[in-house]
Amino acid sequence: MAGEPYSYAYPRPALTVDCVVFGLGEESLELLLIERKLPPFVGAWALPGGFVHMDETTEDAARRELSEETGLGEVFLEQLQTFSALDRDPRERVVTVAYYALVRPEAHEIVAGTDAQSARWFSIEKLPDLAFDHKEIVAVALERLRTKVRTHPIGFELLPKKFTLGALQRLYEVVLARTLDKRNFRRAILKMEILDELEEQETGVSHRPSRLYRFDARAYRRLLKEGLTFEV
Amino acid sequence: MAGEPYSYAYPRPALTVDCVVFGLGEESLELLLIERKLPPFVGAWALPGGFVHMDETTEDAARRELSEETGLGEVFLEQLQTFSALDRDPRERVVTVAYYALVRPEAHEIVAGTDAQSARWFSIEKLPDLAFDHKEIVAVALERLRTKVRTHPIGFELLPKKFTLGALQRLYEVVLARTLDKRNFRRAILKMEILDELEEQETGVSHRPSRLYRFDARAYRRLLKEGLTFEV
DNA sequence: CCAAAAGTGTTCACGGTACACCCATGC
DNA sequence: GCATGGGTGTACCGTGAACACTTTTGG
Repeated sequence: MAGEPYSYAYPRPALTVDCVVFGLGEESLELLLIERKLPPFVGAWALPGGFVHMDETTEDAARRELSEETGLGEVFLEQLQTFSALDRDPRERVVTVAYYALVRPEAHEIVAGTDAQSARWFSIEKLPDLAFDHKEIVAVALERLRTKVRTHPIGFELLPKKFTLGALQRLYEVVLARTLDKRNFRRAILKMEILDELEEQETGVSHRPSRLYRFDARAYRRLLKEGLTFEV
Repeated sequence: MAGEPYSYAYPRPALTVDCVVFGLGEESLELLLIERKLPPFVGAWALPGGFVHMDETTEDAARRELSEETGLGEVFLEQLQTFSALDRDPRERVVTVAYYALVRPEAHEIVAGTDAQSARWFSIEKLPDLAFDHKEIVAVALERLRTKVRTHPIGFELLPKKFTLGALQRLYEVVLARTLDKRNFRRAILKMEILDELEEQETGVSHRPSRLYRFDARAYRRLLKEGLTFEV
């Protein structure tokens, strides 16, 4: 008991958070993983995560762990689901609240933190074996992303603030894993009137430069109240 | 410390589950609440729930608490969300995993259990003040039910096994809080071919008796694979 | 015979889908 | 001048929405 000063009348599971961090690669959706430095599963790839402190919500904990282990700051973060299988951690009973995050390319500068030997992006199609039940958590997160991205304007969180319609379309094609018709896609997106059409173009591309757009969250919220349903 | 034999190196939040139990009343959606017998909030209405044991998942805990506090057995149960605000329980740090359940009228015989003075149904429109942050949990559950019921065939869980199309339509009207066109509704539902048309009719009604139907889960799963999307 | 819900088809407008060519830039 | 993605309009079909009357039972 010495050195274990926190006592309770009944046993308590440990409570952790884990983050499924999605980014957008050249040709595929990517996932941010860390290489574990501490037992169990030393050296294995895993989701960034860790214990929930007493003075923070689970969302606070998720953001803190993300920052500590990968250097990521402000990102889109949403609660996914809680996983509580009895044997999901070999040491003891651990319940984890999983979150998923969407990261803009600008924030791709990843820094491995204290609890991680390294941190890097993996294509969603070529993931290594994962520690704990993290493979299952990733599967749930991916399904959630695919359904959510079709009906809520969260895909923009994976793009730079200014983007081309081509980039937006590729985003949806990558996430939904199917091709979309260019003309129909552009018409549908523009009809919603939730994009700011900027007076800027791409530069440095070896083809006709594309106009840049920006997601107009204010317009989206206004249209939401009028019954707009975002649908891709 | 005596009598508090479970010690850990770091403090741990207590972990509970809470259940938002929906039923279908005559004219409205109903919610099952219990009257608390134990502090805090003695005498207040609250969601059924309680502490998660070390040898059960959170879903197990939710089913156990539902059975212990209200007498409910086999019901549709799905994880909703985890709530972890620091002050959500006045005693100490408690994180709760919320579930929502859909209950058939046949199972409406409610029995108040050991931790509850009483248990009864309330119309969703006339809820009493609720203990803890349960009002917020109910709001999230209601929103989830409304979105989920439109795209997944879970509404049947609120009806008897055999039901009329009129009852099914009233269910959707009550849950979605809007009226639906009878002909369009019937056509849309029947076109999916996920209902067994029985050779039975209602009896004892003072109007033309309606044919009875039964949800065909097998047909639904088959059609799911072929790309059917359930939509009301 | 009256009240109450069951049951049944058609029309119209709109939205989704399919589809092909020219344009601007870098190399 | 060639390769690359940007940008644009139309025709068709299927689906969602609106809408009214007859039928069957109990009281």
